[in-house]
Amino acid sequence: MATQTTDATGERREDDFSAWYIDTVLKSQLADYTAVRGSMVIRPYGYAIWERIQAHVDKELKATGHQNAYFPLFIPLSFIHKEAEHVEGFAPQLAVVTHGGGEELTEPLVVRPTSETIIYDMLSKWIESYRDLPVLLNQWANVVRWEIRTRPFLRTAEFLWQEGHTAHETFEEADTEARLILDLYVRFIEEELAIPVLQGRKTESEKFAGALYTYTMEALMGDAKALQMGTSHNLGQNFSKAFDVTFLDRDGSREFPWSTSWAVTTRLVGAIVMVHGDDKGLRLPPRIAPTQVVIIPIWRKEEDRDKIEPYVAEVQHDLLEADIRVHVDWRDQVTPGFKFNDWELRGVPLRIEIGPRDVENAQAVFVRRDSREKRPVDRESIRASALECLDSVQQSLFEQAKRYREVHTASANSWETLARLLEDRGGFVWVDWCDSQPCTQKLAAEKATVRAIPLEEGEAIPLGPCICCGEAAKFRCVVARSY
RNA sequence: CGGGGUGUGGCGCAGCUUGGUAGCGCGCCUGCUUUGGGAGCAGGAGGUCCUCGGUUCGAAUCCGGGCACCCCGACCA
Repeated sequence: MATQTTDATGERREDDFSAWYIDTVLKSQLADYTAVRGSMVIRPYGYAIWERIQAHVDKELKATGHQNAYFPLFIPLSFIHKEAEHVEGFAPQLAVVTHGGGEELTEPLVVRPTSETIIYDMLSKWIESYRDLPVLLNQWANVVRWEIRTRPFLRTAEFLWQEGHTAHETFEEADTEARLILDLYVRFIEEELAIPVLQGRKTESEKFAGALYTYTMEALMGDAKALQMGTSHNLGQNFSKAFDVTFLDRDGSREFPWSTSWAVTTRLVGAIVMVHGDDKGLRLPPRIAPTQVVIIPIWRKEEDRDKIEPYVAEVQHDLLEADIRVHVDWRDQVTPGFKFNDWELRGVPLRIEIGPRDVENAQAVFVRRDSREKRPVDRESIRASALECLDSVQQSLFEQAKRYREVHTASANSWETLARLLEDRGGFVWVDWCDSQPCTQKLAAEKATVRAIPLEEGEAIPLGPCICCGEAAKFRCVVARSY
């Protein structure tokens, strides 16, 4: 095995969250910096988490009728210019290829920042009649955005994602699709990643460049800053018009299809770290953890080892039969104590210690990662207890995150209160909002933005005046400082 | 793009003020003893001190120019 530093994180989460985050990501070997500025390697342990995210989302998307495809990395620069808002949104972040094979290209190619344009160019060839609709596509890909300020997983020049692109006959169908995906994401993030999210709509200034409107999911990180966990857009007819995608309707009229796009990214891995991690390192939700149970065999002499080995094998087998992802750490060049810390750093939800004493007493010692609570378990109930424990850790992480969010959610009805909340405590703050340009700017001066207009309650409840200007509010929404 | 910081064995750093044999901790290799919360002892390997130029008998150290990376702020999944 290569040289590895497996110290517990040197930084304390409370003292410097940002330093703690980077330290934790590096030391737990989720990712590492490379020679290329703003880019990172996703190391095997981090990639294993991403693969589990992929597996789950991919399965859900297929179950709802979506098909995977793959579109090119290179997009003609002129494509980006076809949709006005889209160019404006992405132009500053583009990486552009000007040379190939030693020759200057006649038209520069952009490295995709997202694939709407190249996909719509193809859909214009593929869609002719209403019988060709809906088109339900997804692709797993890398994208590049030349970010200035980067941070592992949260914002890197290149990142991995899934991007869905669909086309429909009507506005309603497109909206239903966008909502369906939002719902799919929310369930996945809450149930698998144990991260509670707030769902809602983005304001004009926060929506995707080129969308009619954007649905979002916002979560609160361990430092009370918000993070956008994924988005689902109703693109209206903006891209079909820009790329001249049309279909013959049932009544013979020529129409532009209504489309959606939606994505979740490797950022989710960063969110898991920032929501659940503690001073000892990661705490992975069992459903997403690459390794759910690590068995640490403990022995002194060779004869001890001979004695525990068959016992450990039986326990391992027992857990494997219950579809538990289990790893046995037989390394003999490090001590058990080292392994305890090592696996805690990596966030494995449950550790089972088995030594000669346990073999003699027909038991094993369980230590759960979330609370680090330690208890002996009888041999015959190991499997059931392990399953139960994993469930309990999953629950408990979700509950903790939810409680944290509750404590860090408030409402404000004066600008002073809002400013103080943002400055002192962070978190989500509910306000009544007019969404005018000047008020948005004033909010930006407080380093905050409107994160979401919650779907139902946001517009239904009686509104007071805008917290900023005192004019009539348009909706009630959640503002926060964010990543 | 503004502000700050750093560049010295794999990693983390000291040395620089006041030029003169390149050092410490961790990790790595070998051996013995160890192993229920980050093992001990002994021996060993490993460095064009970011780069280019200048000053000097002599530069990691002083001077000048580059470059790179990291962190903090406005844009972004």
